Amino acid sequence: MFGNSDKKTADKRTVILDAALKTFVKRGYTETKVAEIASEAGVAEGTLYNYFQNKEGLLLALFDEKWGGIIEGIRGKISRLDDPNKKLKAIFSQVVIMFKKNRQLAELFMVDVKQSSIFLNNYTINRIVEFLDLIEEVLVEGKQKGVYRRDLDTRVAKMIIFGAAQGILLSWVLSESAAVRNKTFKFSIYQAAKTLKDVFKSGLVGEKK
Amino acid sequence: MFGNSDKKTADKRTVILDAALKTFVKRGYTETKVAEIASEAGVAEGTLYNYFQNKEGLLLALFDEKWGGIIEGIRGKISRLDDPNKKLKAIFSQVVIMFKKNRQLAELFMVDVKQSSIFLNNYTINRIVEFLDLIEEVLVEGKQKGVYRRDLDTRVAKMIIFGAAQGILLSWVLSESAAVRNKTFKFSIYQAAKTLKDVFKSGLVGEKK
Amino acid sequence: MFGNSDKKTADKRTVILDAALKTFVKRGYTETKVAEIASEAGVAEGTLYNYFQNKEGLLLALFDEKWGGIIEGIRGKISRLDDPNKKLKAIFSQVVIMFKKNRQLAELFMVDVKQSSIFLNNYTINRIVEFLDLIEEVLVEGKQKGVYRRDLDTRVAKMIIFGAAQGILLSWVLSESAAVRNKTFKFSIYQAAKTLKDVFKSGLVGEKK
Amino acid sequence: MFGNSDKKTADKRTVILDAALKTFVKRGYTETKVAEIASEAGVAEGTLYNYFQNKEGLLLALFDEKWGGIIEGIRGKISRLDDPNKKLKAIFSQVVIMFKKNRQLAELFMVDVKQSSIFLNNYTINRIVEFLDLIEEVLVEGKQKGVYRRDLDTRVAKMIIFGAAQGILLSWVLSESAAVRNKTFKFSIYQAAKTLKDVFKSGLVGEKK
DNA sequence: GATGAATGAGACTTCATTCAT
DNA sequence: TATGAATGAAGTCTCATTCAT
Repeated sequence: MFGNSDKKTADKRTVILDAALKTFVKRGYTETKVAEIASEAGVAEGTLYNYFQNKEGLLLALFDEKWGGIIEGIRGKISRLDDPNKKLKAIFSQVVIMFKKNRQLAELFMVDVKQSSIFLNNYTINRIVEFLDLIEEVLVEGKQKGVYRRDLDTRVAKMIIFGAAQGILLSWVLSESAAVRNKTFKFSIYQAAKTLKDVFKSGLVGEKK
Repeated sequence: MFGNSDKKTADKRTVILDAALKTFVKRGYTETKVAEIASEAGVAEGTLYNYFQNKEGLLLALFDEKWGGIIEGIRGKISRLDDPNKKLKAIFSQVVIMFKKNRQLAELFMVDVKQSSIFLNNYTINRIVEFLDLIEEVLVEGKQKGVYRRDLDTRVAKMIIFGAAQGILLSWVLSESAAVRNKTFKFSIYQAAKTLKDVFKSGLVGEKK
Repeated sequence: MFGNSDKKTADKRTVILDAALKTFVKRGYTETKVAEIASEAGVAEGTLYNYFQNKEGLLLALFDEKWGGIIEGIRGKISRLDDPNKKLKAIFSQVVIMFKKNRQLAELFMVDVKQSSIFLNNYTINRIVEFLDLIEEVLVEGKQKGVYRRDLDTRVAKMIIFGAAQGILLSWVLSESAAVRNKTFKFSIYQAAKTLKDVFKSGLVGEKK
Repeated sequence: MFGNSDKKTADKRTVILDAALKTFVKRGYTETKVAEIASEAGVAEGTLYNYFQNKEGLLLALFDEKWGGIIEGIRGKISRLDDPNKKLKAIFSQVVIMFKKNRQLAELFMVDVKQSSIFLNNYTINRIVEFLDLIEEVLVEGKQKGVYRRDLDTRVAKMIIFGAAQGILLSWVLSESAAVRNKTFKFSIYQAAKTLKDVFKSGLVGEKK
């Protein structure tokens, strides 16, 4: 009704960013042509450059804003919890919920971590490290509270947990990929999450309750 | 003298393939220029096309021959073992040994496996599935032998194990990346493997031994 | 109040023209972006097009109005003089005074006059020819009055004088260019003008006075 | 017959450079499209980049090689002369001969001195300074030998001479420009050179012979 | 008149692949 | 077989100009 103009401007940026996400996921970063993003967003190519520095800027913004948003969300959720196990569960629930809501984001997450020098030196890595730190904080807290075993190497464990989560996501992504449907199975992300929890809970605790 | 010619031809193919591996790993597939591979191999650009159909053919060959070789090796090793836990351990030992020996292969595995759907839908995927099947076979066997819990969802578990292993490898790769050295730690792949084993052993067994 | 609006409109045109001069001089015509001129003038890009047809129109106006004004001023000055030598001196004095007052105009004159055939074939050329004609008129008059030698080719001489003056100006411009300060010298435009006069006076007269 | 291959390669570089000179002169640097140069040279666009870094590299090479060659030629010529007046004459004769032979070079010489930051900070300026130094050397020598007046400011005089020569060249270039043919005159570069000599000889000497 | 977001044609450059030698 | 100069399609990005508000 009012402030419409502000809204519209904000919208266009979002529209472009979403178009970028969609095409990056569909074709991969390198194979995505700027023209395709523009067309997907319904704007002229030049318009992209009014909102982002260049093609790389689009990818960086995606990682920073989308992924950053998830981490913020998780931090909010787990700050209200006490039990490290529940925190860990909350972390993964949040990720799953988020990815359920925006499947493309899940795929972007799978898209290479190293690809080009862009990543290792800049954004992604920092976000990943941020996420890893989040996990490690919980693990350390769990050790202090005696919930996790004393000799747990949290620096390694966080990578295992992170990787396992990635494995689940990869499963999920692949399970719907036409190319592999024959070789794999109908995948329930919720069922998978339960298995993940079971494996780690017992494993991390290390003691029969 | 003439048999020599055959030998030389075979050699040149290997030289080119190794050069491709080296540069793919250093820059990533897309960023690697054919000219760079040729220069690294010490041959002319045109020569590559006598041995491989095109740039993509080089990647295909790498996955097929190098990665395929590792899987064959693993199959050989575990066929002589009975205990599923030992088999699982052997699988990872083999991977670690292989990657220790050929660090670049480890990176290629980390980098390009997740690179993009281009890869996922074509060659790589087949090798990954092959590897995943290997793990699942062991898990299924373990369930049958009563070593692993009855309700273990092997299709999910294999992804968790695979992902966790990837997490470890990523850790290792990153630990030597200058960009993140400050934020991470000196990483021992052997120490990490032990933690991996501990976590999964207790976790997979699910009962206190 | 309403007359004010006219005034303001007139002002804005001047503001834009001055901004154009400033940026054309700073970066050269081609390197100057319309956005830069607008920003320098403190108006929106679109506003420029209310006062000038396009970017080229700005340059045209600059030459016509600024440079044209100088020539008018010179004509006024020399019409009151009799001695061709004094007229010649007056011409250069006027140019030097003008350029002292508006250094940027001097640079625009130096830079864009020789820029490219685009300019040579269009607007600039007319103003240059006008200036050259002014010089030639004086030379012809000087021949008629017996002040300059009979066999002086005024059509060539005017170019020599014009060029020499340009050389002086170039010197002056360069002398303050950081890039060449090491290789050149502290330049006095007044001292230079004296040398110019000496050289030409004796040279043009051709007789020892 | 032999060394043919070397010759051809050298030829292609020259062909491209000449095509660049031709089109730069015809349209000016900025207006010249790489495609046009390639077409003029009869090669593919990509071929240019096998011989030169980029479009700017073409211009730089032109200035460096063509203009540098002229200066070398002049140095060779005047080193064999004693009389400063003859040296000065030789300098201009060389320039005129060179430009007669390659008219486009003359035009390139006229093309802006400042145009883009390329020039002021890099090549052209250095070549110009080199040329100016050549003139000053002669003037200084002339003063020492008593040929030129004691109080001659050689630093200013060289600019006057340089500028005057440029004026002559501009005349020449313009005289054949269709746009101004009506307003100017049929121009003889040789006649012009004589006038230049007359003017400067008497002027520089300052004494009646 | 003023604004400035949107436009889109077109420029430069890269690089996998070819092919004459 | 080996070579590497030549190719040219295709991609990213710029920026003068327009036009709805």
